[in-house]
Amino acid sequence: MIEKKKLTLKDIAKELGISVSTASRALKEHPDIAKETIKAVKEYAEAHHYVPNFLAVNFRKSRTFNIGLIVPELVHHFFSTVISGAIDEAKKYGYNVLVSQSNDLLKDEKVACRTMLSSSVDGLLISISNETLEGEHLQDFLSEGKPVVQFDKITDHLNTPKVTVDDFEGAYNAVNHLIKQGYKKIAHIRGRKNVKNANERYEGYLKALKDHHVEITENWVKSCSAISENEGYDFAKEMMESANPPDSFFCITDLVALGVIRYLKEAKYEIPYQIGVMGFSNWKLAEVVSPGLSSVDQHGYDMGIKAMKLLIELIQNQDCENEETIELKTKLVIRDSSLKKDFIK
Amino acid sequence: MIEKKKLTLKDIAKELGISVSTASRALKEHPDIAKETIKAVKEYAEAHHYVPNFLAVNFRKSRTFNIGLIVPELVHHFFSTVISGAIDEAKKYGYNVLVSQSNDLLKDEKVACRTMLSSSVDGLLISISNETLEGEHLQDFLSEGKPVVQFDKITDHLNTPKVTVDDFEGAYNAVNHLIKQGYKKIAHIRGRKNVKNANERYEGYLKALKDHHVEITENWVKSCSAISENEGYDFAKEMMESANPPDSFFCITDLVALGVIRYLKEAKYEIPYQIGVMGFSNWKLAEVVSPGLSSVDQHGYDMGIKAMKLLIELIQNQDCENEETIELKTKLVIRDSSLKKDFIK
DNA sequence: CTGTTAGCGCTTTCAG
DNA sequence: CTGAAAGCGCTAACAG
Repeated sequence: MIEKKKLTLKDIAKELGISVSTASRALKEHPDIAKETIKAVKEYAEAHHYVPNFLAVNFRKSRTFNIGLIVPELVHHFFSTVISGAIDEAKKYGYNVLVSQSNDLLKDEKVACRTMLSSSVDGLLISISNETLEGEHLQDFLSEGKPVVQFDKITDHLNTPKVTVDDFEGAYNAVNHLIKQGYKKIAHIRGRKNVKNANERYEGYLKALKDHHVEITENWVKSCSAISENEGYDFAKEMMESANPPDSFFCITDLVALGVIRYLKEAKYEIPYQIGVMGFSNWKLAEVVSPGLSSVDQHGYDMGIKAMKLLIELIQNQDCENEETIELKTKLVIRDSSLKKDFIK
Repeated sequence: MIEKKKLTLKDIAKELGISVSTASRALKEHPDIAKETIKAVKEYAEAHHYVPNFLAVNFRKSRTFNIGLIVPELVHHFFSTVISGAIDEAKKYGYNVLVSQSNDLLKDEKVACRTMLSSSVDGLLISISNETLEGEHLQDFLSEGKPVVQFDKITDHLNTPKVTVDDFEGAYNAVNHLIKQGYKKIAHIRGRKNVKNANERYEGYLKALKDHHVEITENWVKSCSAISENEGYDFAKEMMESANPPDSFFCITDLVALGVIRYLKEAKYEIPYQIGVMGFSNWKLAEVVSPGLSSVDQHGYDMGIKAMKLLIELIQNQDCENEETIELKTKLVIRDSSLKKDFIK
């Protein structure tokens, strides 16, 4: 292998008979330096393909232009959308993004944080795992002067800016729509009780029922732990086989809704005529499943952009004690699975 | 903000009355160092939460423990699966992964390469864009002594190891299955002519037709440029409305197959009875669409693991001139969309 | 077994 | 306008 020795500032300086510091300044067009010197240095550098050694520069300035990004799961439509937005935004400012996943495990999240701190990112974007409560491991970033921005799945125990979606309102609107469509026994398959946005969605669900004086029953609320398709299937089966089955399902996520639909189809229920189904997150699959699944769009790409932008601002202002919070609005996307009224017509 | 001054080796050395180099060596349990010295240093370091400055270490050793990973698209079931595998594997060896996307644009791919080279990754994993032909920009990595491993979408113009799936065989088996199911007029919606795996799949398709003496018509082969759902829809419409319509579609990708299915449903064709459909890649959506879409699984997670492992080996052996190639076998996943025979029974 | 020394490539005072 | 010199934190050859 041909190991080309890289050209350094020293080489340029020697060649042009100037000092290293002059060469360094010339490259940045420092106002102190004579126009001709600048020109000479730049031309030489150009001609010989000088590339600064960023390892040295970063070491000197103790920053890396790398940003860490941790999500619970990578193979996940919503999160990959957020990542995509975050990366595109980072690119604009010359930052690279280090991506990692926690698999919703606190253990893995800690490991990811540690290797990221080691390899010295300038800041962290994180959507925490289901198991994360306090987030002391995130505190380490702050104590090292590296800002953290939380998004989507967040904890309030940590004093950082947050970018979320208005889960409460999203859920409220979704359930509201079900009520307007004529459903009267609305079940909710929710997420874990220790996860903030699961609670927000649950509250939105409750509020909508209360506002419209619709029946509320504990038996119609079930908690997922894994948020899986199978849980949707199982809970749907359990509830539909009970003495007082619901006539519609509002699900914490499209995947769960998919399980519900699978059960309902197997059991020969007609969707949306007999039973309505509503998801959350508006994944690709909501479009392609049959019947089309109504859902709540979370604007993942936008969230990625906003969160990254916020983080980069913090990094550039050396600001770690910011509490700014951005809450994006959701958008209700109506498809066939919840259109009882229109179906009847 | 409390800017805690970080503890350095120098501090430890001064405090313990030894030299910096001794401290450094003690921390690594160098055999030359006395047991007691090692113990003393380690204890002090532990007690005062010494964390090496990796920026300095990396600068010194000119390596970063970061690996670059570029894919055409991030929000893409197959690629996110590969990324997931690659990241999980990298973690095992203490490497971080810098992720970027090219949007299938040569321009973006070059930019991604440049910022990655700057921020000094130790190596690169890449699936090239549709527009990439020669890949001179990738050559830059090699000349800097940084290994490159290509995966899935590759170019043979570059002398690097490659990890791919046996596209030819995958396509052959898929078409073979269609023939066995009794389809006789098999259309193929293919990818761009300059993209290697699109060509491989096309060749597999042709070979299967030839081996079984099945009709071959140019009119039944159409080339996508964007590989979009709409192209699937449009080509299906075009072919089905032609004088001699096919009785089945083998599509370059599940997304395209989805477009075909959408058209067929709209036009009231019965799948798979009248028309069979076969995708490629086995995305999540293949399971959930109705009817279930038969497809060819590419083992993305495995590909990510294998490619990353290979790359890390090259990095650790300082080896840039390796031509090793791994070709994974595909797996045919049969669902309803292609089961004409079973449907008839 | 341990310390001295030099140096990685670059930035940045401080002097001229 | 430019140069000399110090130093970022760590490693490693060399010399005891």
